[in-house]
This record gives sequence, structure tokens and C-alpha cells, in this order.
Amino acid sequence: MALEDTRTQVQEIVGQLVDQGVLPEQVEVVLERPKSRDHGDYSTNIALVAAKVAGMNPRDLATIIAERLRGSPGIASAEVAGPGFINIRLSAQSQGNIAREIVTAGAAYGRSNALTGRSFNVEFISANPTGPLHLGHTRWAAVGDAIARVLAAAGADVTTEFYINDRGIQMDKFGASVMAASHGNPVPEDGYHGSYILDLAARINREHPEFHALGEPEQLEAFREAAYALQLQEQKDVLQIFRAYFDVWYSERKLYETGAVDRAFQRLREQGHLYESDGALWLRTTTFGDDKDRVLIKENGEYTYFAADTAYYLDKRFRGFDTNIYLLGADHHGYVNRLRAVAGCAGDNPDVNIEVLIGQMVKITRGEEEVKLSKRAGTLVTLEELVEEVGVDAARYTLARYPVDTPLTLDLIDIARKANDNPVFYVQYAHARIISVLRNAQDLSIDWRSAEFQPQLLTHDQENDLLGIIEQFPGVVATSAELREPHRIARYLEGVATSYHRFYDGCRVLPRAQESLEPIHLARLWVCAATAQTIANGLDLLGVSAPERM
RNA sequence: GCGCCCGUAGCUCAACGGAUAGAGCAACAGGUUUCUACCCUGUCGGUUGGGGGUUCGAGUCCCUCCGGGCGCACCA
Repeated sequence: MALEDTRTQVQEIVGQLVDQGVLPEQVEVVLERPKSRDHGDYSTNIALVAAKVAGMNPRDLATIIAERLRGSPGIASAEVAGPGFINIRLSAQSQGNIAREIVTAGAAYGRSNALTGRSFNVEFISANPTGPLHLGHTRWAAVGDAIARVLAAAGADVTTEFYINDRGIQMDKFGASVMAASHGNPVPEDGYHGSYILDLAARINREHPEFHALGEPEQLEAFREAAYALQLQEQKDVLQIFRAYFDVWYSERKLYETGAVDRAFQRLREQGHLYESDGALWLRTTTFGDDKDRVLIKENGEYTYFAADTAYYLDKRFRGFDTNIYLLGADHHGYVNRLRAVAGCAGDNPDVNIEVLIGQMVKITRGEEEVKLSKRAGTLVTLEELVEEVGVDAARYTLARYPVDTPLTLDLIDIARKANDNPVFYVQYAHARIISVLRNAQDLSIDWRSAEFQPQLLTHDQENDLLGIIEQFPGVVATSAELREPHRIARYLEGVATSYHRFYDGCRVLPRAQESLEPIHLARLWVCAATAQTIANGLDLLGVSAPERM
């Protein structure tokens, strides 16, 4: 890749300067694509960074580096600008070769070994199985799944996981609500009130008419378990449709049944962080930055919810995950310190073994009117409804194109009505447009793959722009993985699409009817193919399709 | 009261300490005898909530104030 080659060249020059005593130490070189085309294909701030340790004026240092850079292969020019930036232009040949490298790499283009050998557990959504998944969950579904894909693209070993909160009083309230509905009775005040409760009740009545013959406690349990199974299955089905895949569905109950809780407590006891007080069992989380110690087993002998969280974390560690990523809603941010403290108490490093990403809430409006989300009140915008309105691609892309720490306001009417000018369609359209050109080339029997590729012909501004942008894809993927920020992929793809459309506008790819086939047409077909590959690979990381026709 | 997050164009939001803060939508003016016009070009739009500080350089880091969201259980 030209970018890496160039970076290496600058790095080598810096190394020479160190050897010659101009610089006291090696400095890491950062090359970036300048925002302005006037600043070259790449620029580096190396002279600005190194000037201080060198005791030199940044511009003087930049002049020395630029001078040596000019003699390097593939470099057309290197100039000092502003306070000491070095602006570099590549030769057309060097830049154009990128297209062939991308086409050759195919679906692997953008993948790297940046995180090879590291294992990640990515947990997200983790809803109660007491109702449909709503729009808030949908954001974590889109983002969590994309994070997993991006990490995997960076070479990491990734497991996605959904923690099922199937234990506790909410489950009983859920069961009682469905049971009441099945008898035609009003749902208890503190129960669940959505219309889906009626649907569940009707279905269970149909499939299990015998439940009504059971006694009170048995009947409640029967309804709870039947409704649980149905609701969980519905969540799985809708996530399947949403293309958010989970390797593991982990039941909270299973933690107790498999002895994971006991195993976790033993570990914590060995580490010396358990103690008893007031008849309860405590974890001394304050040792690791929590506000107060937390109870694991209550005075009455019951386990707290926190006990399960603690056991769950340790179970993940026992299963061998180095880094455990939690994607939590902002209403759970109070858990961050105690989760990190659990890692500390377990003898782990909270900065390495646990990572909590706090996602801000999604506010929803219908026009001017805000839609309040409440599962118990039954006013929901479900994942399913969103998909029905705008489709999986638009839903996933829209939710994945913002950083998770941005509070989001989405207008449902807007999304539905403006589906056609949603950025996702802009990106997808660019892909479809390219495939159409390649299809036309095939119809004209143009075999660009076998013909000689002459990258030095790609000298047009729009060609240069586009090549420079698609070359950045591996770097964007690596950054997205490193920062756990898949929205960078989306924003990047929008830039690729814009650049392609400009290229399309300014550079005729196929010969016109009266024209003969020239080498430039072939070279541009390579550019097209490389761009399509880049867009397809990027969309795949977001779980969004790359249509060949629109 | 303590803690976390946020405050950027009329709206929704970008910008891993870099050069003139960018897109989309909205508004206005243009562009295709030609490969997908779901496209492109241009115009309009900003004291990055206010004020200090750090440095070659701050929307970004630190302090402080203002405004908004959320959280501070032997609940789940």
C-alpha cells in the first residue's frame, strides 16, 4: 500500500536523522489524508512533533525531511507548508496500483492482524425476556453487532453474547400479567400492560388449555415459563431478521444451576475481598474505586442481582476471554464502577479485562410529539416495527452511524418518509451504480481483469481523490476496532460514495458508442472494481447489504 | 449534595491535539444529446453554551460557571 510505503519512507528518514545526531530519538510518524486537496495526497506533522526534542525550528526540520523525501521512489513531490507540515504527493503510478491491490485482496481488503491473538467477549442488549425489544435495544443491536464484526476484521477472536435476565421478581410479574390476561382479568397494576401480553395469553390458552386446571402457584409458574419461552424465541427471531448474531445466549438461571456463582464467590474469597456484616455477605468493592461496598447475599439469604453480575463476569473470565466488553444504556452507567471493581476484586486488571461502553439514550419523536418508551405502559416502538417501517439496512445503518455516547433524536416520520435520502441509500446507490458499470463492461465483452493495467494513466483529480480515499479503508477499520467505534466505518463510506459519484461525474469509464477501447477505460474499470469492493466490505462490517441493483 | 454523559449551522449530527470546524436535511441558483440524476456544481448559513488555563497549535486536554439527560438500594 502506498500509504504504508510512504510512512515507512518517512520513518526511515527520521531514523537517519537520529543516526546523524539531528534527532535525539526515534519519533513515530503519522501520515494523514489532508482535508484540503491543496495539501497533497498525504501530510505529516512529524517536524512539528519532533522540533522540540530536536531543539530546532519546525520549518527547518521539515525542510530537511522534505528534501530527502523528494528522492524517494513513488514520491512526486514533498513540500513544507504552514508551521511545518510536510505535504506529499505520490506519483500516479504509485497511487494507481492501489486499485489492483484492493481487487486482488477482495473480501479480505480491510482486514488486518492488529488484534490477532486477543479474545473478546462482546455483550449487548441483555434484555429481560418479558417483552419485545424496543428501539433502545435496537441501537445496541446495531452497534454491538458492528463492533463484533469490526473487531473480528482486525483479527480478534470474538464471541457475542446475550445475557438473559430470566430470574427474579420481574419474571413473576410478567407471568402473573399473562396469566391474568388468559383469564380475561385486568393485568395487575405493577404488571406488564402491552397488547403483546394479550397475544401471549391467547396463544398459551390455545396451546395449553390445561393450565387453567392447575392450582395457583403451579399455574403461575406454568404461565411464566410458557410466556418466557415464547417471548425469548420472539427476541431471537427478530434479532435474526435484524442480522444481529449471538454466539451465546446466557441464562441468568444457568449461573446458579452450573455452580458458576459458587465458583465466583470462591475466587473472590481467595482474593480476600469477601466479608460478612449484618448477616449479609459483602464484596469490598470500595478497594477498587466503588462508592460503597456491595451486598452479594442478603440478610434473608437471597442472592442480589449484583451477585449474578459478579458471577457472570467471572464466568466469562473462566471461559478465557481477555477483554469483556459491555454495552450498557446510560441509565446503567452507575454500574460501571462496581463492575470494574468486580474485576479488581477478582485479581484482574479493570483497565484491561473489562470495558464498559455507555450508550446514550435514543429519544424518539413522531413529528413534534415525543414518544415515551415504557414497556410496562405498553407504549413501545419495537425493533420489529422499526424494521417494518424502514427495513433492516436503513435501521442498522442509521443507528450505527453515530457514536454511542451521542444522545440521539430520531423522528420516525422522518425516517419513514425520507427513506430515499437516508445516507444508507446514498452509499448503497454508489455500490449499485458501480456494479452497473461493471455489468455494462461485461456486456461489451471488456475483459479488464486480463488486460494490461496502466496505473500511471490515473492522473485526473477525481481519480486521485478516490484512490486516496479507498486506500484508507484498512486504517479506518483498524481505528474503528481500536476505539470500538463502528460509526467511523459509516462516515467513511459516505465519503467514499461522494468521491465515487464525483469521479463518475468527471471521468467517463466505458468507451462511448463511437469510441474504441483505450487503456484509460481499463484503468478506470479497476478503480470501479476496487471502489465497489471497498464499499461492500465496509457495509458488511455494519451488517448492511450492498445491492447490485437499485 | 455526589458521580457519569452531552452542549458544534434553522434541524439531525461529524471531526483518534493539526492547517480555512464539515456532511445530510431544509432554502435558493445551475448542470446530463454520454456508463443508474437515488447523481454532480455553486450560494446561504458558526463567537463550537460563557470565561480562564495548558501548547507551536484546542471543538478536542485541565479548571470554573451556565444549561440539558441519566444515575446514586440488602430493587430488578
